[in-house]
Amino acid sequence: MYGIVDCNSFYASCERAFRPELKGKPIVVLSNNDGCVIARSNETKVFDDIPMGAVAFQYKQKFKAYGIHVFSSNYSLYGDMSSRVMTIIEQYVDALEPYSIDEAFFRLHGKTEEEAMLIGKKIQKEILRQLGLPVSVGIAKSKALSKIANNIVKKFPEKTNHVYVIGTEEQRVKALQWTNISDVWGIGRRLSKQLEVMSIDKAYGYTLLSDELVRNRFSVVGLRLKHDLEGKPTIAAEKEGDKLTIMTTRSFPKALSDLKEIEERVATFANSCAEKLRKQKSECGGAYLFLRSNSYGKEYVKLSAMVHFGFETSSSITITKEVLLKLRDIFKEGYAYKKAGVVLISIKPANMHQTRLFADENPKHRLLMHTMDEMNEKLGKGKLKLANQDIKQTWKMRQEHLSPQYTTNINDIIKVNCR
DNA sequence: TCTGGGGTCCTAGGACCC
DNA sequence: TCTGGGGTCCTAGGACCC
Repeated sequence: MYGIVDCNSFYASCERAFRPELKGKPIVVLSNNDGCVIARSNETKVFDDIPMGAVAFQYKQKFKAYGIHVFSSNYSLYGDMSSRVMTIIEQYVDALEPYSIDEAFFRLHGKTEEEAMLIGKKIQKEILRQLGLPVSVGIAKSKALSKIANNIVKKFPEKTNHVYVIGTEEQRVKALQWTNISDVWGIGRRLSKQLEVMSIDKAYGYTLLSDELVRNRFSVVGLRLKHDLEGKPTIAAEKEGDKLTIMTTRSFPKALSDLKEIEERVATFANSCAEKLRKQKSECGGAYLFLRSNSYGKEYVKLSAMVHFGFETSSSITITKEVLLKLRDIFKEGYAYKKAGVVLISIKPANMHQTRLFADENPKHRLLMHTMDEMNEKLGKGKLKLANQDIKQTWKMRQEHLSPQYTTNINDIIKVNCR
């Protein structure tokens, strides 16, 4: 059987785990730069005029009026809590596949529905007890069905007691008849529109289409989904391992027009990508760079370019240099740029480095990067930088409501007052 | 002043090979 | 009337996910 554990309102729940007085209170968590709402506690969802993606500055009054507690996103906290969740689940299952920061699929071998239900309950209870995080568990014969079981839990938390198993054929059909087509995992906005035109509005209707039609209109992806929903597990576990692309992109708190300033940002993004690349012991053969103006403004420009290095490297120096050369190449004066990003491509394991006859990475860089990474590991992130980065660290994200790093920074550790 | 960030997979079409 | 057949590899773009 397949199962999925999904943390309820994950970011909001992480904040609340360390602020028990916020139990039952509405919470929102904002994106980088305090831009827009990316997580809402159930108490916030009750006010249905605060949608996901609500632009924070436009909703300021409403937050206040409703007594909503606002948090900037605190990724070191969420990341750490996430790995604790994974560690707990791992103890009760045969295989674990982390799917996102707040979700993981798992497998159970040779268990009856009743046994699976008990394991689900155990996982749910332990995560709540050890971490103070509420989760929903869905279990079924395939990944897509376990997602649907999970949706049922989210909709009926009390009735299901946070865990639901789609076991029998009868339960499967009932669940699919209940599920809106747009709520099916893998059916996004485009596809649900197409299906609605075909008057298919429930998941069940989708499974009644012929394989041939599904294959022709929605490709093998759509067909796999259909089989999965039929209870024939077809959607495989995602291959775990190295990332195929690595990116760092940011919006700027204020738009930038000056090339020098943008160069500094892009150099920092390239360097951050290179650090992630070395962390997974890989090399890349090129990079994609983009720069764009405010997409909400009148004059929208997007500049982008691909760089091929001609050899594989993980050196921050080389990657940054190549990306900056390209930036100067494509840069256009006279625009206010709001966002930029660097994406590393052609990623390969470093231990399979292909030497080149005419061009190759300077071998000295490897040792230098290794030393840099080790020092940054010991002394703290960003202690050692390239000179083309912002040495004095003048760039600050807007984070006006940031909570402490309770679990990852000793200075932020929670204080307990004993009377 | 103010609008997030990071991924995967598939397909069509072009360029190339013999 | 009318120009072979069978492939591979790469990339851009589109769909999806959280």
